[in-house]
Amino acid sequence: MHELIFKYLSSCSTSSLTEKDMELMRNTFVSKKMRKRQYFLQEGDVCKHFAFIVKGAMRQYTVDDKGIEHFVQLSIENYWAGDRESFATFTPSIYNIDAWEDTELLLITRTDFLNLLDSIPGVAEMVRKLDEKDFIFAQRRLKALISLTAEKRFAEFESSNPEFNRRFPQHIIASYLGVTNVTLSRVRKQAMKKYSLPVIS
Amino acid sequence: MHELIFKYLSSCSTSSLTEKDMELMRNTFVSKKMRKRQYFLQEGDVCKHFAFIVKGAMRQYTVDDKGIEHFVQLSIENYWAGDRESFATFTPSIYNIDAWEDTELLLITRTDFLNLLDSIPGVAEMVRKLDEKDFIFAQRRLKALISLTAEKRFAEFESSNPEFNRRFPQHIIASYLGVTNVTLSRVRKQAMKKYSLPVIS
DNA sequence: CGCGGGTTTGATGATGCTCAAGCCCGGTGG
DNA sequence: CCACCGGGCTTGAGCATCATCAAACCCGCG
Repeated sequence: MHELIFKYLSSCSTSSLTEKDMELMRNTFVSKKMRKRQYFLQEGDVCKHFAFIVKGAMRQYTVDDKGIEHFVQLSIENYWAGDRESFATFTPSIYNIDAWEDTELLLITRTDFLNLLDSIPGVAEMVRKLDEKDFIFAQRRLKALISLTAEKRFAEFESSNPEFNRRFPQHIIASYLGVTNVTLSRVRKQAMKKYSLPVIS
Repeated sequence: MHELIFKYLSSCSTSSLTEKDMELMRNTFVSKKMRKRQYFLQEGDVCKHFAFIVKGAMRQYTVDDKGIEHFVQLSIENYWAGDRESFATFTPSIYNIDAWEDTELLLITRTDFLNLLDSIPGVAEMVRKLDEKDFIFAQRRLKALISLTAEKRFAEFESSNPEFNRRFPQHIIASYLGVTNVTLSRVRKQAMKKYSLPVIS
């Protein structure tokens, strides 16, 4: 169960984990299974745990006054799920997070997370790199949202996130890209016509 | 010159700086003055330095095929400027960064930055917290872009970033919010009418 | 005074949204 | 086996929002 997170850690840090480190991590990360559609976090609750995804897929979203869901974050195995804002500040979350597939998680609390940062150098390094990557990713997405049309945003998404594109249905991708499912449908049709390359299903 | 960054550091870290730390920082952060409109980074160049803003204001943007500027990041004193993607990966930047006011910076190179992270605990802590804050901020902005209308985005921006709103002209704010200056002008007019509260200038 | 940068306003058009209907397909139960 | 159902995708018609283009205005500054 914990093997994948060890592998993940060693893949993104230079210093390797000692047996003691692994023991510590086995004791702090609690495993949890979630069924498809099961809530991990609901709007108004404080995000007490952050989750490493061992297997499956999760979605993070808000619901607006019209009841429409807007997906701010999608994640699959070897990524993380949780609301960082609520997790860091202990304030009620404005997001919902649920499983989109049957999912296996490894949970950690805020205090355990902070302890781990101090006690395992590899973890600190991983977190720093992860934060860097996440910020760069968010910045790219922001740039796309303020400067590109729906069509170009989708093209970019498709080419740089093929896995997400495969794992999540179109209406979720659409929302993630800031358009409706109807618009994305038309956009894809246009794109297909233009390059006469049917999208691989 | 370096005093402000010491103050900044101590404001966001628990461990305090030793005299030796400060000496080290004085030697690694190089100060630089920039005139309004002077480039700090141009598209295609690698971002060799990250900059702490002691005084002034900077803007980071892309220029699309039609020659329109899209502002992805605005920053003022006590914030940072630089393209993290290029800085971290040594790849050519897709952004331009320039000074919007006469500005004083403290520059640091990537290797010096990584060294500092290892040698001063307060710096590591600051970076971690900064990354957390930046990510949360980016996430909020993403959420606003995919789920709110131009009017609501502006209202949110105005209330949570009054300083930016004061320091940057409207057409820059507009671009930052993902709309044209023309649209923002109309949106503000509507908002004024609605609340019969003239925006403080 | 005239210039440049920024903002406002109007007219027009494109892009993307809403609503509604129909289709496709996999799963369930008679 | 087939009928039905639900979720997801597509398509069309009409509409709202926002972009574009162009003109005018405002104001600080040389």
